[in-house]
Amino acid sequence: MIYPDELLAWYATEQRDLPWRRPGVSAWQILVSEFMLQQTPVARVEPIWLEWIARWPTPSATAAASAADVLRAWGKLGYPRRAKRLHECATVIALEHSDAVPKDVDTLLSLPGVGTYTARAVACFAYRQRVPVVDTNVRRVVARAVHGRADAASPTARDLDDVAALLPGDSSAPQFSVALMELGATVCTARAPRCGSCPLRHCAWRSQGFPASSCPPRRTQRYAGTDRQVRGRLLDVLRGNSFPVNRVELDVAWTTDTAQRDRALDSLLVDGLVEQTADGRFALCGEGDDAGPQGPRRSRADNTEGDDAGPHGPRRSSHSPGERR
DNA sequence: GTCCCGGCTT
DNA sequence: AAGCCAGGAC
Repeated sequence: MIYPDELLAWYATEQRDLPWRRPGVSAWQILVSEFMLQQTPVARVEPIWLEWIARWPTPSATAAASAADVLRAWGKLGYPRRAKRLHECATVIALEHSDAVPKDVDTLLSLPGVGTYTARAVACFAYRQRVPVVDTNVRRVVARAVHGRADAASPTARDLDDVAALLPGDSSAPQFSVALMELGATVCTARAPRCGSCPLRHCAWRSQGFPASSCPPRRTQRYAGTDRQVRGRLLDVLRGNSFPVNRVELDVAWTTDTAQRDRALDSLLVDGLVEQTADGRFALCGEGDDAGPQGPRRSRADNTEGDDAGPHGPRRSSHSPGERR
């Protein structure tokens, strides 16, 4: 059992001052923070989020930006498909929801890039609804304090029910949820929990003498040398160029394994993060399009700024990925 | 289940 | 060198 009073009292004094928790932050801005925080630590998100919401404070403002500029602003946060989905999400909200982030969990779930966690996080933190918000931190805290296990099993629908049963019945449910996440992030951490600083009077894991994990150790998720790193290198080249670049400029970004490089480039084309111009060069998807993916494209006659290399209808790559491993 | 990112901590 | 992130789509 986790008693709301002790958790809320702890949170009142120990919470981190995170900008998306401050008063006056809009539902859209909270949604942006949740996209960025998917699998990405708070410290890396904070500066990007601050720049982002100052530049594009609303869904329609985000939708009006080009996909390429969105990818540039995303920088090296990682998982750039999130940036594309956020841009798509902004477009859907602007066009189909009158520029207002939906409040209903099921409607939120229908948005691009919004899954079980993010939908409920927005419903709870932006709209103060009493819905269970379950991320990796919450699952770990519940596994320990409630079930006496060192760490959580794979995510299931049961997790939502577990947390729903813990939520206080009154309007403090959102604070309880954010406090649970905060506890997992700063005290009940995965590797070196600081149990001496834990505000919970009762913890099943502690009561049972901190039994070791029964789960097999997770396979290490490497980064160096993976396709993900190669994709990052290629995108880094394109982020630094306002104009389409020649193939050779991408080739020099990764020379240790040319087949892997080709596979990474192909996957970026498939993901819609990169596009090929009619003359065979490469650019960030939506480069030069400042009206969003659904918006009207500028006609050639209107484009007199001289910074556009020409029409670039998206071209699908034709070579096969060449699976291996 | 697999893939997707990157910087930081330990 | 490896673990660790406020997950989602397939």
